[in-house]
Amino acid sequence: MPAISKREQIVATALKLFYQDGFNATGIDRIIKEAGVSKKTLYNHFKSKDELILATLRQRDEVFRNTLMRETERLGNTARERLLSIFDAHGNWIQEKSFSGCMFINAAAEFAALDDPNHIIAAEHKRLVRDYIRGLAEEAGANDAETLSLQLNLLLEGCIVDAYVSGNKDSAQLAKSMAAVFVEQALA
Amino acid sequence: MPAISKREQIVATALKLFYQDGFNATGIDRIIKEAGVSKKTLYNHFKSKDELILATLRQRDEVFRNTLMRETERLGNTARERLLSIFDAHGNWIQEKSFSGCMFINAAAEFAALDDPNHIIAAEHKRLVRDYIRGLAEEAGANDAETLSLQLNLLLEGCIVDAYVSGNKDSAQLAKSMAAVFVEQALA
DNA sequence: TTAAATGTATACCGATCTGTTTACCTTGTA
DNA sequence: TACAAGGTAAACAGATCGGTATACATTTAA
Repeated sequence: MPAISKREQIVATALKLFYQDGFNATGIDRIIKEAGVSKKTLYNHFKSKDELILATLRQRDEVFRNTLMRETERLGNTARERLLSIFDAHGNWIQEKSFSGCMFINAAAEFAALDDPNHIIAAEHKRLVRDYIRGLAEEAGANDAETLSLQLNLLLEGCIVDAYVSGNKDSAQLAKSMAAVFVEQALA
Repeated sequence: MPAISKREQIVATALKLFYQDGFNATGIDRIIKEAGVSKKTLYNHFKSKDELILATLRQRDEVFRNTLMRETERLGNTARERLLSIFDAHGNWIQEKSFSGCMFINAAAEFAALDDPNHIIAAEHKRLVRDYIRGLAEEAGANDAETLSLQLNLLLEGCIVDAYVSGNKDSAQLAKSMAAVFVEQALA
């Protein structure tokens, strides 16, 4: 058994290409070429391109949220601090050379129908991120954790889009300073 | 001379289809069929699909910003009120049945490279919207119009994405309540 | 050792893509 | 009336799309 399975190779390559070039713009032939894998192997693991897209989105969700939580907890020591360090984690992400916006916002843009499976996965990802924020808000003792999580979530979305579309790499800083107002308000 | 030129027919149809289904997912054949126009006519007016996309984005920018400014000014009587009524205008837009997110965010997602002409147009559109906000902020006498415009702009982006990806149709209300904090702070 | 599973490489399929060409028709105007 | 501009309809070109089939090689485990 190899250290990295063929399936993982395929998903990793597809993830990179879908993220940087888009889903429709990335063909199967390109994926197998860069993954160093035959077409038959790909279709042995995934019965269609759409299933491969779903698999990459599921993996992205898992890895992204794990990284986000780890970084947020590394950069803040208390729940209250973490409600703000989540913006620092985003700031670091935005600064990365490979940053190409939020893969789930991008997926929602390409798979516009609300009932498209890929759009649904995107919405679920957003919900899970907000659940994490709400958990932090509750832990910090916010008087309205639900509202605070909605507010901070909206600021996160805004800073990601601003960074991606307009290339504003300081948007996370701005969002953090705005978030501080609502955190203080909720924890007064 | 017909009331609506062929060129306008094509752009209007392309706009609708690109917006609701995406750019790569919408083929030329579909556009000419729905526009009721021959392929030769389309390529007589636009030398490539990419030029058609650029033309539709330019038109969308113009129409969107005109509508936004008109609505914002209808819903607010003073510059200060308009810094908030711009969120009401967005709220009404989000409620529309045809709402499919921000066409420029969608374009940036499909044309990921920062130097892609379509991505550049998207960034310019965002800059022009923020210029409008900054103008209102200056008119209202904000002590730091630049910062206030960045803040309100970030809230707008956030509420659009939240409405589109997660289907949260109340996000403009939330964003408006958050914006009020910063407007008050800047106009104290 | 041998057989099954899993891989590669590549040809191929039908559909669809952007874009061109050809032939014909309609319409406004000189 | 005649001509030029701009339109339609449809065949066509060449590339690429997602996906399948074939033939052969390699690995794995009974």
